[in-house]
Amino acid sequence: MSEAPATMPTMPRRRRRAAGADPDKRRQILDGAHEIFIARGFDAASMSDIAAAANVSKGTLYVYFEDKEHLFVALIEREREAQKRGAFEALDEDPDLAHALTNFGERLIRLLVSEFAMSAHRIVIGVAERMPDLGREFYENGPMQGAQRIAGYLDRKVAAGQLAIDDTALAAMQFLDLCQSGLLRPRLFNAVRKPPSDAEISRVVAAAVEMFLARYAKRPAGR
Amino acid sequence: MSEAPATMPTMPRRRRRAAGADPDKRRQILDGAHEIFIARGFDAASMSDIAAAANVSKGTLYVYFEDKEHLFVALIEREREAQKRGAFEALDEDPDLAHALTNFGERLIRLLVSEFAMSAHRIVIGVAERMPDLGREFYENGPMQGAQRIAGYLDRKVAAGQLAIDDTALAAMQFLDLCQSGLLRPRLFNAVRKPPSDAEISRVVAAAVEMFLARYAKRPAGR
Amino acid sequence: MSEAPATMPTMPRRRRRAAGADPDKRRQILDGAHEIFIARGFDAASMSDIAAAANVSKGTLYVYFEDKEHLFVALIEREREAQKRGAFEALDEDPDLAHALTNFGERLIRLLVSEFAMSAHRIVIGVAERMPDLGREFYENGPMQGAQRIAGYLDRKVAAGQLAIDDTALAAMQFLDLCQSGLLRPRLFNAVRKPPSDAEISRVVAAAVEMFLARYAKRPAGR
Amino acid sequence: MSEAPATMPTMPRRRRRAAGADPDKRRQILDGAHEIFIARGFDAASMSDIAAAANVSKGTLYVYFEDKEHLFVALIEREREAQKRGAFEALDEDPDLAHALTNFGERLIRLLVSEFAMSAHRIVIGVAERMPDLGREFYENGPMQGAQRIAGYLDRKVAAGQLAIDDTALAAMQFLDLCQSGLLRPRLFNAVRKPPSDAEISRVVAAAVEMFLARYAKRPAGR
DNA sequence: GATGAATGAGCCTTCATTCAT
DNA sequence: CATGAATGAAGGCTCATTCAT
Repeated sequence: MSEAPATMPTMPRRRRRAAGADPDKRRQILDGAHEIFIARGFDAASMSDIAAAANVSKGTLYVYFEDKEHLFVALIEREREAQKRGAFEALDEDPDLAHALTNFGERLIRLLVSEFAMSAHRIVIGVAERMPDLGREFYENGPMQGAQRIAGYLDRKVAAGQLAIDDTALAAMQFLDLCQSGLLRPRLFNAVRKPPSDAEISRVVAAAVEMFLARYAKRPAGR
Repeated sequence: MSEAPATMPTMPRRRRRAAGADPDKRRQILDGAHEIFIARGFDAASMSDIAAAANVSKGTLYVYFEDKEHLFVALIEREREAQKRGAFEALDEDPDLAHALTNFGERLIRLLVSEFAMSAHRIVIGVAERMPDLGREFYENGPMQGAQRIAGYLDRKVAAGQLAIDDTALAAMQFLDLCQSGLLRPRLFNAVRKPPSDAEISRVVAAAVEMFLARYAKRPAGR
Repeated sequence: MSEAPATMPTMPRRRRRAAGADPDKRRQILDGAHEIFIARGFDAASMSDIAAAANVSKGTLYVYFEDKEHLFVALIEREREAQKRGAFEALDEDPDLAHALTNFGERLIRLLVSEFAMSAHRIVIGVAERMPDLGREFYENGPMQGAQRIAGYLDRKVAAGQLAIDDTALAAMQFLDLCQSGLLRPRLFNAVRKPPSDAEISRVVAAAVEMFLARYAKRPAGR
Repeated sequence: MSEAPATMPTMPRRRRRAAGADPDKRRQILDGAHEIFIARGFDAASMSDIAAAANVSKGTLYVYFEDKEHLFVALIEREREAQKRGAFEALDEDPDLAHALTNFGERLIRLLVSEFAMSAHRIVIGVAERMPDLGREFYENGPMQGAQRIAGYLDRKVAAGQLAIDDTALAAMQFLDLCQSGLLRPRLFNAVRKPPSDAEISRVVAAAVEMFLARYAKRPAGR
């Protein structure tokens, strides 16, 4: 609109805006893709279905995304970013170690077992054989990055003399795995209809923290 | 229409063999299906490929299995049974608790991270959305049953006074999750090219046993 | 049926016959392709149309031919072979040089200006930009080979002292071009509705022979 | 419909400009079309590519040209005119017949075998089945007109007593065909990578002139 | 029962054309 | 008039499934 000031010569600027750059429509398409991919998985989702769900013509899909795979990757990326924002915030605030770990663990697990996160996991894992790059990217920017963040936190606590851990990277992984013990896997296989209740999550995370501290908490010197 | 001609009784007296009941051919088909499904995943595997790999005509596939999905389910079932046989044997032999857990953990993880087991996991998880029954069946007869077996073992050790565990079901899950900490997930996402080495597995399982016992080993009374 | 004699062991021979090897059906498909390609050209011909014209399902097309291009090439090859058979037979029989050249020229041109040959030419030329291999193959096995054959004939006549030609390859080309002068090009551009009449062809070929001999006939010594 | 609103007379008094009448923009579009059509052929050229090559929006294309076909026809017409201007100029200047014919022949063939002329030929021939009008128009305004011009020249030479030709129309065609003997066809089928060298052209044209005169040159009376 | 040629629905993708801005 | 995002029909191709032999 106002991108063509009076002084602009006749030479047409090519593209006022990049093709397929309307962010609203892009979001609209991703929403439709979300709905269909989540409901059906990658292969069983058809571009026609997605176009219909997004209320967009099939052609428009290809204006915004190169092909089905790119659309799917874009969707995964959007959702991952959205999730990451919600997990690692108040990790260091709480001075009480047990409290901090519990808090963080509960938040993380609640995120992970959500209907959507589980679906995304399932799909990415399902296509990981054919699209190893997507799988790796997902792993590295998701679980691995999470573990690294916790490892950093543990490092600080070790330095502060609150924990005694040789291998904080391993310890971080252990903590994550303990927090989801018995919760994530049945969801991954779609063996339970609903996400675990907050109470269940609390119980498992509490047990995780207890075990974690039983192993790594610095015992008072004099014993 | 002509399924019961005059000369042929409803129940043939001497059925040469039930439809699709030649066990050798059935095995042959499953072998071909194994090869192709593992290499390509569920959707990308074509019935033609499977027929070729099994050295069988496409029509024969449909004599032995109702459709692609049933063939896949049958394959998963067969493979799961084969695997289960190899894992839970020497669980109780060893009188030394740490030794027994270590032994079992290492064996189990080696099984799970194998190229084949990972592929099977990926596929089942990938189709779990569309085929929830398969996912549940796989989970219940695989991981869940494994955990139950460990829980039973733990129960016996609790009864024997060697361990102090309230919730052995949870403890069993925790043990399993600790044993694979940092090993299984990257494989699941195909983020690492090769299975972990035996040394890596040993290290992680050792850490798992240590943490497990730090939490649940019965401390000498007077303490 | 009788291909499995009593002594044949259980090991199934893979494929009694190669896939897509029924020659009748192959011919049937090529006939349909002929009709559609000739009527519409390469790009405007759709595989659906061809399938319909051949009275075959779309899938069957792909059992017999790898893709649209291969189908087209196969068609061109079939037609070229059919044509070649009809052209170069009685080239050397006639002892009278002018008679032989006239005979051959008329036969060849009649073949070339036929509705079908023209269509094939147009299509191959039309796709030559994108499919240079096809164009080259067509040229080398068609016009070029024809010219070579004539060149060989001329060589023999030169050796026999009937003609005086330095460059028989060029002379052969000249003869061919003279024979079709004003006949082929308008057909190629579809600028005339119907093939030239036999009378027209005779007239042009006669003029071609006359000019050809005016240039290359050995004049009696003493002249 | 609303093409003549009340306030607007049928013939607008001061039409700013007729629809699609900016000759610069028209030229700009044709230049883009030239580039793309020549590089890809008619069907494989997309209107998007043309719009991009012309630095014009796709919509503008349709302001200046009714549809893809009309655009293509307009392009062909423009190019033909450009070419014609370069060929038939110095046909009558040279008093020496052989020299004049050679000169003209070489110029014409050099024009015809150029990369661009060949592409145009291929495309027009390729679509001639679907667009017979275009093919005819191209033929009549190109080769046919060229032949007519030569025929006129020959007529004059016959009148001048330099040549003895019954059918100058046929003779003109013969001359043209001889000039390109072995040069044009392989190019048309894209069977040779590059245009023939000037030396090759000279050789063929020289042979053409020689043969032409051997047939039609008036022999000195007394002979 | 075994075969594999045939089917045809359906998939992803392209592109000429339109139309709101 | 210019723009280019949007459309949707159509294209080439695949593959689970059927059925005559």
